[in-house]
Amino acid sequence: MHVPIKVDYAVRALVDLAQHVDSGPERAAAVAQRQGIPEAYLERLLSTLNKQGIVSSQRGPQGGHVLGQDAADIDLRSVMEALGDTVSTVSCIDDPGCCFHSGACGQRDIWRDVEDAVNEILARTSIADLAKRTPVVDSAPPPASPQAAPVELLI
Amino acid sequence: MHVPIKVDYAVRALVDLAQHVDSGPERAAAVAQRQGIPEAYLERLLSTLNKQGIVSSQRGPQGGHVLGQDAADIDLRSVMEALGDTVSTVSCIDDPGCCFHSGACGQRDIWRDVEDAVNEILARTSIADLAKRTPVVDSAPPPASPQAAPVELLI
DNA sequence: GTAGTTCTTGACCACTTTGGTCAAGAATTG
DNA sequence: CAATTCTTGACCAAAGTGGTCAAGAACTAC
Repeated sequence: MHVPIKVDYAVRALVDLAQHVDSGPERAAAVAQRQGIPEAYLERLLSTLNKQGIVSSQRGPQGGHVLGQDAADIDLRSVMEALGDTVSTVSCIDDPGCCFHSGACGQRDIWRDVEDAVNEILARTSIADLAKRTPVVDSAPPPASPQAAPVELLI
Repeated sequence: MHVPIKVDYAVRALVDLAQHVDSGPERAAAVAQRQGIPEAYLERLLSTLNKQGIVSSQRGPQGGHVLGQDAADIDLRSVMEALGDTVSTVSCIDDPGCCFHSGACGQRDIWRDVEDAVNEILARTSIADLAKRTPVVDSAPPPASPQAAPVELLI
């Protein structure tokens, strides 16, 4: 039960954009360098977020990405959803027939509780909140020697 | 962010064992049939749980599996842990150096909150709780025609 | 001891997901 | 037109997940 690095990348990129709202569109390459995210991969993520309206992208010189909504209106739950990491789809919860214990399965309630708790926390946390308490980074330091294991969030 | 079916299987098996404490060791085959879990796969899971002390297994005729602890003392968190689905390992949380924002990364707190919330819910739910409110099943019904998609819990 | 039963375990396997790259192409600016 | 920047489809390697199989170890009963 882990949060894919993809989500971490997206959130870090959004926080970066939030911290640079004043300086016009930010190029994916710049964000990637500052946040230490593989450039090509970040481009895909930003493109996905663009299609979901979370960022707004523009091509060409002076192009780049800006937040598509106020940073305070972008919560982590919608970021996860935008990335296809469904936060609220539990087949056993939405489809009472999927499990042969049907309506009487004692476990469903637990998984629903867990889901609700996670959703609640993610929904009340906005990119603005994170941007406020995250120090602005100018450029990513060179990767540490032992190449710290890729940030993998396990829950 | 989803709960692997493995965990669902294990919990269902443990609940099954809890509901049959009075009738001696239960064979893996019987549990598998009642709960609709692939037999060979369940055997592995039970073997793992045995090594972790959550179930106690015995070979030979009249052998089988019984709970290794009181059902009330087995909580879902330890079940997940026993299966290697670490509930509490977040590299970014345990290892402050993994993320180059080091001590000041605004996101860590969120993931830790999420983790804590999940752990709290899982830790307060015991197999006994689930056994109490889960109807005893005598044998799994034949798989429904459209073969309901395998129970996949997405969070 | 032997036969039958039941768990144990290592070796595999198919499939999906995840993280990631690359190149061609479309849009935009100057 | 040329340079820039995002977009997208095609690919790819590695890991994880769910699952099977067979050989073997342990145990009971006769």
